[in-house]
Amino acid sequence: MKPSSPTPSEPSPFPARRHDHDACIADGLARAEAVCRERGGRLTENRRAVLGLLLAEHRPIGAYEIVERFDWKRRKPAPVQIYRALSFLEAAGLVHRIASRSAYIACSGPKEEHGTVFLVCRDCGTFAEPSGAAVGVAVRDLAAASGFEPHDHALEVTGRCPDCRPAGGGC
Amino acid sequence: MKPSSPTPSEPSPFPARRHDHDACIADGLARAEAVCRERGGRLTENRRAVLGLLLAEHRPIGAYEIVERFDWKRRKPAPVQIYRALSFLEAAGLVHRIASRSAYIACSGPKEEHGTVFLVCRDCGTFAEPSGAAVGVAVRDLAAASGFEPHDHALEVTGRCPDCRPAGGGC
DNA sequence: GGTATAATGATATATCGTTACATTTCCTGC
DNA sequence: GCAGGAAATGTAACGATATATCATTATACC
Repeated sequence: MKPSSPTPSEPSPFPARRHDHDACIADGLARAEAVCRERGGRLTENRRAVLGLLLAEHRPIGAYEIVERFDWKRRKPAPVQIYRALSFLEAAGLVHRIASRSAYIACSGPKEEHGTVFLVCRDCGTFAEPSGAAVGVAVRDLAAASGFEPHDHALEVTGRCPDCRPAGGGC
Repeated sequence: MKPSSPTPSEPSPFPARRHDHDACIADGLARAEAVCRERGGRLTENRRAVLGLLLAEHRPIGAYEIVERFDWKRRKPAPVQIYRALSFLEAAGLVHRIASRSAYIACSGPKEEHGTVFLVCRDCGTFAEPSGAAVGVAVRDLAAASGFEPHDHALEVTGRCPDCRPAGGGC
């Protein structure tokens, strides 16, 4: 679906259009297991299911969207169940909340390998977490200049992903 | 807003602990008038009152908090009134929405003089909009590297302001 | 097994934001 | 002044997002 470049070289942090999705879900779950072992939490059935749903997307989805898709024990869970799972997963660094959209997304890699920068395509909703050390440095510098002690930050950039840019054809 | 204690021991910090608050509100309103003249909108009584409330704070406050404080014609406005005013003011660049808190704050200066970076103290809620060109540059570089066309961004940093840092004593 | 802790189940409610449509206010051109 | 149209407001209801509370169940640890 990339008319301009048939070359498979994709340097972008956006998920490849075609990739081994099952493997990518399995990887995410395996990583979650590891994180839980390390941090002491339990990756229960509930949490695993929520994470699985998020891993099956490559874009932020809302908590109530998770509720709708969540066919657990043949019935719909209460929102609070989902929020509890999300809180746990977020605390473990496995899920991010995209405040500008009130939505959630599975973290795309180990915590060390990415910054807290999110690129969200306004057209197709595709999402990327580029590794942005420069932004982190800039934030620290800026904070230091005002005597502020940064604790956490989230940079949410909306725009258009390579596929949705005019030159790249439709989405 | 802050109880100005008789002890002047607090180091003068962040946005500004003591300042001519009335003047700062008046300035904000005057700037709003100017912006409206330029852009064509009208700074109606409703909008002026909302902006005034926001200018009277130096921290983000929620829309429903505005509703509560809003004694307009001796009664409480409907939420939609507040949201309409906020939309207008935000479009005019006079107010920012802090997505991570679902709250709003009056813009601290002319649009040209600051970036889209927000520092929010997790302890006292004090807020700053430092002028951070470096962050903007870093964002553009990062986006360009992945072929992303950035449209808008908001960087929200939580942490502790100079007054609330351990060295600076309590908040 | 017994007990403390973690997690879930269920219900209710708080908080945030929008839709829809009628009415009023204000500007503009006569 | 005053008709006509655009902008803004009034009012009610609703939709979307998130949390509080308390009882119950599962798990880990001794």
